[in-house]
Amino acid sequence: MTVGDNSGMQRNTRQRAAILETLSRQDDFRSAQQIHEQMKADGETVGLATVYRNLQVLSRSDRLDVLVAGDGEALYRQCEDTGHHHHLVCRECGRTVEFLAPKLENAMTAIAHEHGFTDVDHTLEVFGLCSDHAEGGVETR
Amino acid sequence: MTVGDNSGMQRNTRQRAAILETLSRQDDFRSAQQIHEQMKADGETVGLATVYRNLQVLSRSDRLDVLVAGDGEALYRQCEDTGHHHHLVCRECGRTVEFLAPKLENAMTAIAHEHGFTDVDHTLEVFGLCSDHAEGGVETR
DNA sequence: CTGCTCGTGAGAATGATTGTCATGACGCTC
DNA sequence: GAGCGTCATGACAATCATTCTCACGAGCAG
Ligand SMILES: [Mn+2]
Ligand SMILES: [Mn+2]
Ligand SMILES: [Zn+2]
Ligand SMILES: [Zn+2]
Repeated sequence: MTVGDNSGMQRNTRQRAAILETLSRQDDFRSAQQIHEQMKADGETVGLATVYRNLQVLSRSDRLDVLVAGDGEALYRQCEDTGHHHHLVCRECGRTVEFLAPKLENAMTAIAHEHGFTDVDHTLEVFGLCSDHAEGGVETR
Repeated sequence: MTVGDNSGMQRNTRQRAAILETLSRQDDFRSAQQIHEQMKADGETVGLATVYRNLQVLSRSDRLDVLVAGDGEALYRQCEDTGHHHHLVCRECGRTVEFLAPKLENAMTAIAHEHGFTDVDHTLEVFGLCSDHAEGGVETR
């Protein structure tokens, strides 16, 4: 407990590497099961529980982003920006754009402080239709 | 099918009234099961499935607010403001403050448009510690 | 190399939510 | 107020994502 305490360290396993590799080839949010399916299709042999565990560990260490879908399912994505940021997600195809919004951050914090809240945190996701899936089509109104 | 078409109408049932009454006495977000427990404790006899169904119906018609917790559980609350608004929730006690933020709304929409997204929507919740649960050294109770 | 641990995998278990379906309650009509 | 078509309800089963269990094998420090 005193010397060589490697608590917090993670071992390098073939499975984790494979999961990260798979994620690096995806550009939208995917569920643990979808990722597992993908890996199986690619010939990787990794247990489903292992996928779940690694996704959790990786998201906890901010190497992955998590998005809780409307039905409560957790979706994961490897983001380019490693810092705090938000997402603009297409409801139709899942296409995702990362964005920073310092003004929003400050405004939210300010509102919280006005109400006496401290240690502020937040969840913010924006959904819409990307240019490829713009609605209406013929409805030239 | 032609006359007296009451599609979209809801019947007035003792169960729904009881659920709304129970919600009106709560001021923080509660899960379907918690609400069901509360009702049972109050001597109400309502099936769990009925509680789930009514909470869904009521939230779909904007008579209730839903908040998907980090673990995916759906939490419900009867809000004072019936229009679009957001929440400031205490992580410790669940105390909730509703707030409007037109500037944030516009900023988010603008960002989405800049990236070619339309039909924009969003989820935004702010968490923190309320004044009664402020963290820190001064734990002078 | 050797051993101590931690990560893994297969399957069982959990737990919130939803589906099933017979029965009862609502709100109209007359 | 009685009759009726429908929808809501409730008990319970079923679903399904996620977590747990635990024997086993693979990292890695010494
Ligand atoms: Mn933010
Ligand atoms: Mn908003
Ligand atoms: Zn799209
Ligand atoms: Zn509080």
